[in-house]
Amino acid sequence: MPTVTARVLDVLAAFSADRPRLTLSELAVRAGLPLSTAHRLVGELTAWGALERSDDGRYHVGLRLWEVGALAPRSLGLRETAMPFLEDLYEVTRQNVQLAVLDGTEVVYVERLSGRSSVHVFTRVGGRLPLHATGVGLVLLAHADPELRERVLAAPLRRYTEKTVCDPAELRRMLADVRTTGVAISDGQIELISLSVAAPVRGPNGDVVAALSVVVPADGTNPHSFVPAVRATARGISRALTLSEHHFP
Amino acid sequence: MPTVTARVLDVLAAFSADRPRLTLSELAVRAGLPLSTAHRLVGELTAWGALERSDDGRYHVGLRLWEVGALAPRSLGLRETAMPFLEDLYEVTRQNVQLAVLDGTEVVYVERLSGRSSVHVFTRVGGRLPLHATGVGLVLLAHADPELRERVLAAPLRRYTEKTVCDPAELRRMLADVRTTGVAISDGQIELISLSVAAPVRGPNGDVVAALSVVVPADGTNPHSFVPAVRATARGISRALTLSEHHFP
DNA sequence: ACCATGCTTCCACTGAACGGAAGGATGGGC
DNA sequence: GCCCATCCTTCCGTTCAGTGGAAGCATGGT
Repeated sequence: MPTVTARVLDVLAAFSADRPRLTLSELAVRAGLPLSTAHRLVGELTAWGALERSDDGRYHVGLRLWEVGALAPRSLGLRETAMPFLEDLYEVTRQNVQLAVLDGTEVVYVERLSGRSSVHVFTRVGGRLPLHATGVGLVLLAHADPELRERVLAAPLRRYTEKTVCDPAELRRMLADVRTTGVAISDGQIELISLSVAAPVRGPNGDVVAALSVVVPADGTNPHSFVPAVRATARGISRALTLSEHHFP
Repeated sequence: MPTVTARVLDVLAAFSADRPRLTLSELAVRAGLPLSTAHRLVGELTAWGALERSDDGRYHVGLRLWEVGALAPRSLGLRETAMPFLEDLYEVTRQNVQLAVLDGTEVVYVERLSGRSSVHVFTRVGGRLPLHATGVGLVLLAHADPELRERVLAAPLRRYTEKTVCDPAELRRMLADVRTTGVAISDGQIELISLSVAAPVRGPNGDVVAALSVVVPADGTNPHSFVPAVRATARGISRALTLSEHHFP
């Protein structure tokens, strides 16, 4: 049942972080469409500004589409309220500061502040990572719907480094810890060179709607020294969200 | 000639910054579609994740669409490279720091850092403003294709405050100034309470690909004192862009 | 000169999209 | 409780927009 809408969206979904610029033929293959059909769709999308074509003939996602995407409440509303707090946290730590939300069974990074002296991390605004291997993921998983939690723990968990925790029982213990302490510390579970300290951000009704983290180099820095600042920032954002008129789904 | 693609995009375009959450009927009206058609399209978009539906039945832009939008090179590539420099600039000034690009005859804001002590401005990431009334706009206009410049100056220019410069001749003079000094200072032209200091960001081939600005309160602060920092930041980003492997259209 | 690769245009067929209309669901006024 | 208003959902026969194979064009490598 190939509806036109689905095809249009498949074309958009053909772009990815590692291949953000595609030729028409690549696009057609990735979207699973005949060349002539892809040609027409892409033409319409380009005319509207959803895609743009550069001099070399490759297509990439256009600014108009980015603009529409920027209206997503979980991005726009959250960012706007959180930014001053993230800024403060960055100024105190001078490390990568990240804000992420839960979507499906993954973490989606919504904002990241990084300075020249921060560790280079491979997360990216708009990027996804699994829940079990990141600080923000552990926080979101710890406060998620139990049904989702079980589903995630039941599935096979990808190992990124020798330190990645893939054992459901141990993860369960860690999640309980996160709930009692209010912070998660993920040490080298995604990249050995970095560790992250994360805390939950709550919406007006008390649900956890996001998580923030500071990523610090794993060079002997004591992660616990960051806990108070991270926790305070998360509380600050939660309070600001409660006062703001923005709503979250 | 209502192609399906156009309809899908019209549905997406129905959302705006002041109305980011719409009911089905509102959407149908705004997109100019019969209710039943809107119903089907919105259903397909929601199934894919381009739209999301909240408990109150309203629709809003979904995270999946935001993710795809985040792949736009002018957003992603630019942001990634510029962030550390913007961060530095924020730390020095503690004011709103903005990064914007040119699209059509308008400025589009790509990133904004704001702290608790910054002036509250009404620009917004993903938002648009005209070229003649903002600092970044003047910079982008000054270095734009002459054909575009003439077109903008020929069109009627909206007045936002008593200080907005709407006279083509005077604007032309200001733009020449911007080209020689390398910075633009827009004083109260969009809001009386704030002024901005802007400078051009250049891509690998020397073209101006973006502009950055610092927005400061118009309370007697001397804008000229910000010029060196803004200029240095813009230069830093330009240099970093030249070294990076990202390309810009 | 030839072929390979990738893009663009054309056009006859067809089945997916269309939208009017009817049927639910909810809620609020009286 | 009843009615009416508003908004959402489903249905289905008609039709016309979307489809995609094929042929033509542009480039550039050998």
